Amino acid sequence: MHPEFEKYLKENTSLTQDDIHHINNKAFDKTLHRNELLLQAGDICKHKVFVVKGLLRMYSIDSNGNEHILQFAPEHSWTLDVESYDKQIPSEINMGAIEPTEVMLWQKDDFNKLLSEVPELSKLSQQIISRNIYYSRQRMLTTLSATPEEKYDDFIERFPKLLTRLPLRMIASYLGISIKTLTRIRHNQLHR
Amino acid sequence: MHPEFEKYLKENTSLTQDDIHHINNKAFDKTLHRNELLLQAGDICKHKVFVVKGLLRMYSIDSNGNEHILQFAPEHSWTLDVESYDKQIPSEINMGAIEPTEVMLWQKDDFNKLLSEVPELSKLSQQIISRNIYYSRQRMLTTLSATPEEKYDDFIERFPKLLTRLPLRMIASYLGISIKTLTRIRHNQLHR
DNA sequence: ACTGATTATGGTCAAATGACCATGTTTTTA
DNA sequence: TAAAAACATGGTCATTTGACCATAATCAGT
Repeated sequence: MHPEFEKYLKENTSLTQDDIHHINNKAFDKTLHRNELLLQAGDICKHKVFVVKGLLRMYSIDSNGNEHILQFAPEHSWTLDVESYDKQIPSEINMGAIEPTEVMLWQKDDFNKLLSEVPELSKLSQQIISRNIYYSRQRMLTTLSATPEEKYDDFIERFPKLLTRLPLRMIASYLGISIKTLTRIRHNQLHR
Repeated sequence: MHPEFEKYLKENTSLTQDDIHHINNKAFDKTLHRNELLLQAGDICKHKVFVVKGLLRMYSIDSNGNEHILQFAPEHSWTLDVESYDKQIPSEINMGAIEPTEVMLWQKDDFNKLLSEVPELSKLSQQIISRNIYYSRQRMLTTLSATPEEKYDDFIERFPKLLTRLPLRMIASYLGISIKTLTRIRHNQLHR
C-alpha cells in the first residue's frame, strides 16, 4: 500500500479503507528516472496514471523539432492521453519524467471495473475531468489575452511550487514564448 | 418535435423514437436574434444548449475590453459553460448569437433525469465531452506551435463552413492574432 | 569531488506584429 | 430603399519578439 496514495484519497474522497485497498491492489508501480519516457508518440496509452512522487510532463514535438508542453503532472495528480486511452489508438504526444518519479498504473480493463464497482471513484473521476476542462479553458484564455509577462506572472501564481523544479526553457515552452523573451522579463522584474 | 433535432439524433446515436420524443419533450425552445445574449458573464448557466439552427459564440471580455472567443457553436452542436453549470456558480463568459439562432434548452434537473433514464444519451454525452477535450488539446497545440498564417490555414481546414459566416475580426479573436495580421495574411495569399 | 552536460543570460539584428487612423465597401435595420 | 452601422483593408511607425551566437553558471551522474 502506498501511504502517499492513501493519504491523497482520504483527503479528496470519502472512499472507505476497503475501497482504497481494492483500488490500490489493481495498480502496478513504476519508477522513472529523469528524462525517461512513460509514453511515446506512436504508442498506445494503456494506463491511467497517478503520480505518487516526482514530476511528469506531457508534450508534443512539432515538425520543426520544437517541444510544446501541454501539461505538467506533479505528485498527487492523474494523467493520461485521453484520446489514445479511450480509443486505443496511437498517441500523438509524449509523457516523460522531469525528475525521478514514481507512478501507479492501472490497466484500462481493471480501471473500468473499478469505476463500476466503486461509485465514489467514479465521482472522483468526473471531478477530475471537470477540473481539467475548466483549467484548459482558463489556460486558453490566458494564452489568448495575456502578454508574455502576464503569462509568466500567472504561471507563478498558479504553480508556485513548480517554479523552482522546472528548467526555464520548459516554462517558456509551456507558455508558448521564447526563452529569450522569458529571460528578458525576468531581467526587467529584477531591475525595477 | 424539431425535425432537425430528430435528424441529428438519428444520425449520431442509436436512440429509439420513443427516447427521442422523451428527450425532446423536456426541452424549451428559444429564438435569438443577432447579437442577443444567451448567457451573460455573472449569470448562472442553467441549461444544456443544443443549437438547432444558426451560430453561437462563447467569449470572454478581458480587463482592456477586448473580446476573446473560446468557441463557436454552429447548428447541431451542444454548448454550455461547464464550470457554471456543474457548480451553479456565476459564469465568467458570455454566449451570444452571431446569426439569428434557434436553440433548445434543458434545465439541469430535467437533463440529469434524462441521463439516468436513457443510457444511450449518457453515452452521447460522454462522447461529446471526450471530443471536446481532444479538440481543446489540438487547439492549444496549434496556438502554441503555429505561425499566424498556419493558424489561419488550420482554421479554414477545420471550419470551412464557418469562414463565410463570420466577420474576420471574430476569426482573429478566436486565433489570438490582430485583425491587421489577418488581413496581411489574406493579402499575401491573394498576391502569390 | 570531478567532469561533462545542461542551463540561464545577454548582445545584436532582422522580421513580425500591433496600435492608430483613414477610406471605401458591405451589411443591417428601420 | 435609404441612412446608419459594421466591416475589411491599407498606410505608417514604434515596439516586441525570435533566431543565432557566445559565455558564464549551475547541475547531474559517476
